[in-house]
Amino acid sequence: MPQSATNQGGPAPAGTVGAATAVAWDGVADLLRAGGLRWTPQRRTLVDVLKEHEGHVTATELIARCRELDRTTTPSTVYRTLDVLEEFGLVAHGHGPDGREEYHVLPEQVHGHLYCSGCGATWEIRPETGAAIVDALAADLGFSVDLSHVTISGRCRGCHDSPTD
Amino acid sequence: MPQSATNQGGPAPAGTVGAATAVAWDGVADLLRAGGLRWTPQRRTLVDVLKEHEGHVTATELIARCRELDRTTTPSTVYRTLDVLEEFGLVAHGHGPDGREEYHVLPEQVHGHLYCSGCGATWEIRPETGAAIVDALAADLGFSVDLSHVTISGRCRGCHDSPTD
DNA sequence: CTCGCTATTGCAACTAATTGCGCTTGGGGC
DNA sequence: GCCCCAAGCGCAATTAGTTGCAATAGCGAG
Repeated sequence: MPQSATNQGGPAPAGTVGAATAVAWDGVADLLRAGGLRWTPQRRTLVDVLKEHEGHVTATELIARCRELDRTTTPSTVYRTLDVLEEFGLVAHGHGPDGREEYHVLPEQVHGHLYCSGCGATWEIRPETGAAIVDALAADLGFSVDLSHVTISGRCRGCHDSPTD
Repeated sequence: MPQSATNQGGPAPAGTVGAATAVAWDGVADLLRAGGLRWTPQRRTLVDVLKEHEGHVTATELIARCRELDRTTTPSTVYRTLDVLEEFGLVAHGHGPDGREEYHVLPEQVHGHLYCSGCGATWEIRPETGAAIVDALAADLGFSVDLSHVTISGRCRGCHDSPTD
């Protein structure tokens, strides 16, 4: 399997992340406290890591980075904190092509993902295309899709006819 | 979470399974041998289990059932056999909404799946609808989708406005 | 019927993710 | 500035799935 490049600058450009992003994270501490939750060093570490990881990350990667910043980090804490952050809409989780947990940091708009089994890259599905999918399924049997949780696999244009699989 | 009903008879009827199905399994032994592979008691057990499980099953369920028939069944063997059967197109694997392995027995036509986070039921995506999705993504960036590997979650018509989540 | 090659098996170790539980501690109240 | 107590933490055990490796056993050849 090739390196899992995260091809956001490609055919389907991801939402622009930048200044606005930092602001969102600044408020986390207060956001949590407002909900009766607490701001702990461990959560601070995870948020620090998330700040530098715009886009998509696997839970395992997050845990590894946290460990670099704080040697005492425990997996269970990271997973639990991610759950909390998800409730606040700061991250969204989905499952990669191999079924492993994958987190989308600061999902500015709901979007699905494409995974190329040829080169291992992932793309975001453009909103318009996503809408087409949602519409198709709504028409089919009144199903309202939760796009954020979707990862569709296949082969990108480049790998279309390569025999890598 | 409710029982995960497999709602094949619903809005999106699954392909009819029956007589033709049995035939497909009858040839497995020869099919394998023709490919230089072997027909072992363990594989026989798994195939026996698959015979009684038209539709969708999780890997765990298959392993459990194999254990009932043959107490000595090992998980690794089941997974490996499943891989082999997949290469012959006799089963197809995907990932359920929670990322767990899920196998589709004798997929007569490629199809994706819908999972309702409200009632836990799953539906198959109708071929026409699936085609619409494939087309949309092909148009987007020349991506050729592997529908069989897709599970999209959301809420079905019935659960549309229930607050179960 | 026996032999040998190699596909397969079973074990054991390992990764990813999840959960129950007792101890710790953030942070509002006094 | 000190107390309290539920939120949260770390640990350890559990489930699902995967992999390396040595021993086993299909099955075609002779």
